[in-house]
Amino acid sequence: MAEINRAVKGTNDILPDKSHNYRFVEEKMLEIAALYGFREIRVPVFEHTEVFSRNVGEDTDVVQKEMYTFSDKGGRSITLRPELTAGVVRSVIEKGVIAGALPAKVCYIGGCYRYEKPQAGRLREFHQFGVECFGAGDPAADAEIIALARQILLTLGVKGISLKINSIGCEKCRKDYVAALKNYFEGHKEELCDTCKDRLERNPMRILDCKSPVCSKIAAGAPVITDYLCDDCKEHFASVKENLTAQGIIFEVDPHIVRGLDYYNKTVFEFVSGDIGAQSTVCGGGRYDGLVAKMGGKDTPALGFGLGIERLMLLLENMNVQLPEDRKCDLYVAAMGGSAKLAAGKICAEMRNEGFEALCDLCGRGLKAQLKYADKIGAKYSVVLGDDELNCGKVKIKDMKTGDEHECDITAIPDKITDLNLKAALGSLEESVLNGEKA
RNA sequence: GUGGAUGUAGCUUAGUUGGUUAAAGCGCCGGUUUGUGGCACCGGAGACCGUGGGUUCGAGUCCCAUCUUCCACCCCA
Repeated sequence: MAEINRAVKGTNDILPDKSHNYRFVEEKMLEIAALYGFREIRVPVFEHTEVFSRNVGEDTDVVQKEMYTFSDKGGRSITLRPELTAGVVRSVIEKGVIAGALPAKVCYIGGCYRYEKPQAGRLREFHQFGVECFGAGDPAADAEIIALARQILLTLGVKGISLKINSIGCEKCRKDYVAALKNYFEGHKEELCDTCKDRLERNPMRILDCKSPVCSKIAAGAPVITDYLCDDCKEHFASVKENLTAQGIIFEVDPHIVRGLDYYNKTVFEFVSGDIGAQSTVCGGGRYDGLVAKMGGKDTPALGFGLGIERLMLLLENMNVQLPEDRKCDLYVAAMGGSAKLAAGKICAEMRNEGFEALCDLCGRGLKAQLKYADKIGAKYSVVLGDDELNCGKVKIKDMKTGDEHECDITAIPDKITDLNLKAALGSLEESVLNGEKA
């Protein structure tokens, strides 16, 4: 296949046989977020480059080597969003959302773009669901968004995930900690891997989650951030934990989770799973109290999380979680002859007005082939329309699963289908009641 | 950006030490008395063997390059 006809590296097509699964999951997430007061916000896919470079952090990998940046025809430097938080913060400041009632709670679903080398659970275009909460400085807010992320994952049937939390303190206490960390690692400088030698200068906290056995062994003995938190941060973290425990949410404090975006402070957390390859984080987030002020808004505490939709789907697939089936064709109208075809079109139109999915032949096929098609697409009912039916004004509606036929007037097809569906629904209800009694 | 694996019809694969018109299953289309789907049988369409070079009388098979996909590192959702 010529390269021009192929999907761009690291992008994915979601075909009709899968798209309903995504739709189901996305709607579920929005629905659950709404229970916590989060309402959807939609922001552009691209922003001025500085929105990301300044706020995600000049030194981060995301900004340094992963952004899709280009000049538009007006000479502006534009970047496809590598994440959604920065753009959402820009929006809520600019449009005055945070000038209204606080906390302001928004959630989103959208594509993100990062120029990375694709692998399991990592694409160049991927999709995130996320929430952002503005104006809530209380530790209860931290616990609330964690509870929300957890409820989403549990509701969708994800199993075997664990919650890891940490506090990376505020600017003040982090300064002391980084100094202590640097001092500690300096003592082991020669043993560290090459990238970690580099990290020692740029961002010593990153050494903590290096996967090299040597580095992680050294890191195990490193000072932990929680010992360096100022009184305020310490109290905040303790309260977050207290809130989680009060809600029965099990967590593990992992002093090594750090997050790769610069705007985080205090609480950070991740939901991790061993079932999506090396990319174990399904959902990650935390507090970013300084970001709104940094972006020119009024000093406002804030927090949120992002959840990778493709990673979530991978998890669901690997765990064989059954999602609801897509809707099927309610009625296939097979027709023979010109006047029957016209009548078939009319019946379909009536059915659709009643909210049914109704199909008829568009390929000029014979009766047999039409029914074959009806079978392939899983049509629930079919009728055959020919001269006989047109003359007497009656058709037989066939249940494609059982083969049972039910006669009715041509004009009464929608009513008859409604009736049959109702009976079928009652039947399965009775069955489940019976089964319930047995059990 | 670094490393490892991969690439033959829509899908899953076969293709012997390089040798004529590249094979099968599934899927697709059609047929088996122009009035009935699922089963069976029959037939058909569909592949410049990822791409570009090279070696050779001859390359799907060998060599080089390049791209894709997959997996790992880095980093993140």
